Amino acid sequence: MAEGERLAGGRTDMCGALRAADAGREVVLTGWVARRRDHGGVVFFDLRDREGVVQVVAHPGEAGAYGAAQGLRGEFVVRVTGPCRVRPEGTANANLPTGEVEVAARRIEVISESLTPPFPVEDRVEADENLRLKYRYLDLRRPEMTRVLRDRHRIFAIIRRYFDERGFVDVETPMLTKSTPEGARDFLVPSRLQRGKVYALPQSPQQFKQLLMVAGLDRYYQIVRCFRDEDLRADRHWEFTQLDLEMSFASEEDVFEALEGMFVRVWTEFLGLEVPTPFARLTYDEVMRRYGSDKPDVRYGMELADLTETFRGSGFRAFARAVEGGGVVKGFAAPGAASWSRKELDGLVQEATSRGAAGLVWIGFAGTEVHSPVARFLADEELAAIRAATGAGDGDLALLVADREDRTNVALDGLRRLMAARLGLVPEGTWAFLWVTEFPMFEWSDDEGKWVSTHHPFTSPATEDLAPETSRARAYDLVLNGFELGSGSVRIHRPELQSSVFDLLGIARPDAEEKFGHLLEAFRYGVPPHAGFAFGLDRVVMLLTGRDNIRDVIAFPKTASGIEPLTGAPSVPSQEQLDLLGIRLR
RNA sequence: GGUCCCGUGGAGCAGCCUGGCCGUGCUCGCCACCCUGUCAAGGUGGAGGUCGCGGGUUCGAAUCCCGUCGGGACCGCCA
Repeated sequence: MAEGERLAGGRTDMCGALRAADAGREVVLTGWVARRRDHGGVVFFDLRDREGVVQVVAHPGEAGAYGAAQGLRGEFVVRVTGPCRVRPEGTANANLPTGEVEVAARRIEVISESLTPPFPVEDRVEADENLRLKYRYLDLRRPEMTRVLRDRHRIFAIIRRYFDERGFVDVETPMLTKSTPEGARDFLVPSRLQRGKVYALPQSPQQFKQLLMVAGLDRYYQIVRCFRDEDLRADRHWEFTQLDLEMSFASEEDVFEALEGMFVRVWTEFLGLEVPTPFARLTYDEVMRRYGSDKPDVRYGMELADLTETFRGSGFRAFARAVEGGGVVKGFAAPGAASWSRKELDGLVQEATSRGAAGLVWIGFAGTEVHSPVARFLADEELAAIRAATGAGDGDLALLVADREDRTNVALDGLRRLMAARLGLVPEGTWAFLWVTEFPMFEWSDDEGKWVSTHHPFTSPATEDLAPETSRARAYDLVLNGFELGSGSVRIHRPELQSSVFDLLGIARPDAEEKFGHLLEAFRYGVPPHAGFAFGLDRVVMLLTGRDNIRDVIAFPKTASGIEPLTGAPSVPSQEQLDLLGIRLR
């Protein structure tokens, strides 16, 4: 038997699982040395495995174990043999789940040694993220990171059980698939056998799941990796894991019911919390009006007020001009912020302009006093209207933006989130699920100079008359605490309607044939009406585990610039690889 | 493509605004020794840094300026 095998075997318990009930048993433990406390005469160390830590004590009476314990260093992998016993009176550690017991080492074998780690393998020290990613295996050894990965697994398991019980069939779809013109940038994979052609990694299995409906699978789900080559963010990653589902002979209501049931199950089993159903629903128009965002955080107030009419023809020219130019004036009141310093207020202006707004007007109300750089331009009735519309009371700060509607909303949404966080208005432990419905069918793309799908081109319109400016889609988003979890829609299942939508999107018939012909053709062979949804599981895990960064819930993530510090990916390809693919770099 | 923040022994920070007394300080780790009930053990001593890199200003730069690299947050982008 090889030495490694001999040493690896024989474990009787997990370190973190030992309890008072195990006292008196002879145990064999394996794990990593977390901390060593050498008292000269007696040596303690904490032995860590994925379940937690337990204290090992080495007494001089056990000469072999004692000697070995003195030579141990952090992150050594060891096997410890000895009795588990209740700790002496007064030495229990209430801070540890295993704190009532310890293992009196009779034998300590070093299985492998460790260099001094580049950062402490402990929860309380958060090392530089680049360093953590380079030594991700050490970072993941930290208990809180191990816990995140195991929580992620538990959440996925609950979801799989749920959909299995509900008759959904898990079907895998291709990773090497076809690039489509709509949507995000594709990751491309050059083909060796089909030289000069490329596959695309899926942005979502959208068309395949619709084809599975045509195939008669009826209810499909998949936990699937998807790829989008767009800039990364704290809550966005190139490769992410999506819960994808599709249901035949189903409408919005069936999808809502299935998903609400799933979230109730996850929240109940993972958090032990009741989530009331049905979830709140607001239309797209309403959330944009009240929150300036299609993913509003509805856990707190500070709703936006529309003051456009107040400032039409106003003596305050900056606002009047914005209204004349077709823009809007909107704002909200931040409670208790009237006393903020000039520096803090200037910071808010900076926040607004960095989000593209022309500017930000702040007005502090303190008794009869009005503090604002533009106070002298504002008529009394305008100030009164601002107070009435925003609900700004004594000590509150009104924040107003006048600009094109989209920029105004973006700026105010950002400020609203910022103020809520700074003013401590975000309630902890509250879960505000919200369906946002009746999205516009199309939106104008300045870049492309044409109408594009708000959701995706397979989304069914609410009515058959397709007017790009006014058509609504049978599309819906699910929002949780201001994060977009995912979106879905009732799909078009009639080829003629699908063709009309392609026409409106400016996708020429031959293009549509080339890009989506397979789907249109499939729809000629008996297609059931169907609807579906997809949401980002990384984001759900992030929220459920209380992390504020998506990289923390992904085992081996990339940095914001797309580098994976552990392996160093991406790398320069060899000439041989390029030749095989028929690619020349420039 | 844009805006902002960060880069100082192995880790986390302070020092920078207002240049010199600064390779100076704090916490941890590391090494050696002491210590028989600690648990972020304690004590004594020690090692360890071209202040990300390049250029400039200056008598003098961790500190000011320009550039660059790396990391992060955000805007754009993300059907």
